[in-house]
Amino acid sequence: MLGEATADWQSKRREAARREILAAAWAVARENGLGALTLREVAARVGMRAPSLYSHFASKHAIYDAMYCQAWAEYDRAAEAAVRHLPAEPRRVLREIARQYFEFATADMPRHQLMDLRTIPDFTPSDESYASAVRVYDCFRTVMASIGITADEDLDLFVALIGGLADSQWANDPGGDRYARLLDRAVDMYADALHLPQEEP
Amino acid sequence: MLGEATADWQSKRREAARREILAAAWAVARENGLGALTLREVAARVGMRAPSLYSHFASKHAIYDAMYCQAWAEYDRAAEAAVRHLPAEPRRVLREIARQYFEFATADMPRHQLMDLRTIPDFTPSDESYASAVRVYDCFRTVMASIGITADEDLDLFVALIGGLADSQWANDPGGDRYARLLDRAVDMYADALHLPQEEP
DNA sequence: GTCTATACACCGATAGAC
DNA sequence: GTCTATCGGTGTATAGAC
Repeated sequence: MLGEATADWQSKRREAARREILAAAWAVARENGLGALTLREVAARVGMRAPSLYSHFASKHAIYDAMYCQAWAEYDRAAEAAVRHLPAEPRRVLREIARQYFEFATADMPRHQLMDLRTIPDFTPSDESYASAVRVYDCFRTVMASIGITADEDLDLFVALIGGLADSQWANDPGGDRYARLLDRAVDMYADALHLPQEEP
Repeated sequence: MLGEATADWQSKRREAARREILAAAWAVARENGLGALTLREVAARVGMRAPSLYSHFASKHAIYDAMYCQAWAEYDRAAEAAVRHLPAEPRRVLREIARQYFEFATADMPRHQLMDLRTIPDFTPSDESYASAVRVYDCFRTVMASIGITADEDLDLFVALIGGLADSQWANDPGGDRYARLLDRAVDMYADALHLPQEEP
């Protein structure tokens, strides 16, 4: 029916507008910092006035929330792709996960702030957006289980270890590789503590 | 001379006013969050109007800077005290440093945000305030050297490991002990990797 | 539904009177 | 030093044009 086709076209327009606004928001965040994002600036980049954004997002926090969701979905896609080409040896698996997480976290400062730090005052991801972060964690847990690591404490320790390296990289040597160079050592240290078998030569 | 005595009294008054303002700022930060600190709120708590704060601090960032300096000085005092009662065994020394840092970092959320995270947009500590953070790090390096750990990479790894646990505690289990319970395990893992001698029984 | 214009309450910061 | 008054900025709510 014509009515349905029109509704579909309109919903596509809406979706496109939302995407355009989010893209502008990411651009502003990368140029001026995540916290310096203003609705007027975002609106100007998509040829709108600030109040017009409210027909697409309920508030500024809703924009942050959509960005949060988008970022984790992006990581989910990258992680899922990596899972399909996992190496056989446990230590190589750990190295691959660590490298992937570290590279993703250190590639984009505002994205990392939004995903992993709590840097926006009063911002908490909605349950729906948080779910996309949980999905990634479930994927991580599955991979870890495949090499025999299932205890919550062991998973927590690994995440804290690699996350600590990523945070330190941003805090103490942004753009450098001072902590990136410690990644493999950290993984081996962790693998030794869990008595994972040594790699085949 | 009378002039000198008056000048001294006035400078003491100024110092007291600054301390009072900073105390109010910490109180506001703890109640409403570090990022939600406003000059009007701080001023109201010390019986002033917002513009009057500018005769004591050059800007809002200057207040953050003084708070940053104060926080690191506070940690410096605690660390210096701990250094004078260090245990003999290397692994116990590591545990003591880790415990002290972790407890300090997880005891006060806005303080931790200010000291260790970069959560205030555009805030960078002044050289003078950063120096009090460096002083703490030098103390840390001295203690680590006393148990034979001197390589920069080893120090970086330790800081990232314990810092990662503290950040995870705030991010994933604020007020709980999910990561605090991993502290000793993490230290042992690190000590094993550096081939520190096992503890005497 | 989508966008604009306008308005409001708040912010940090400044100028000038006292 | 501390005040009042004010400036340009912010996020956000709403009325109304199309």
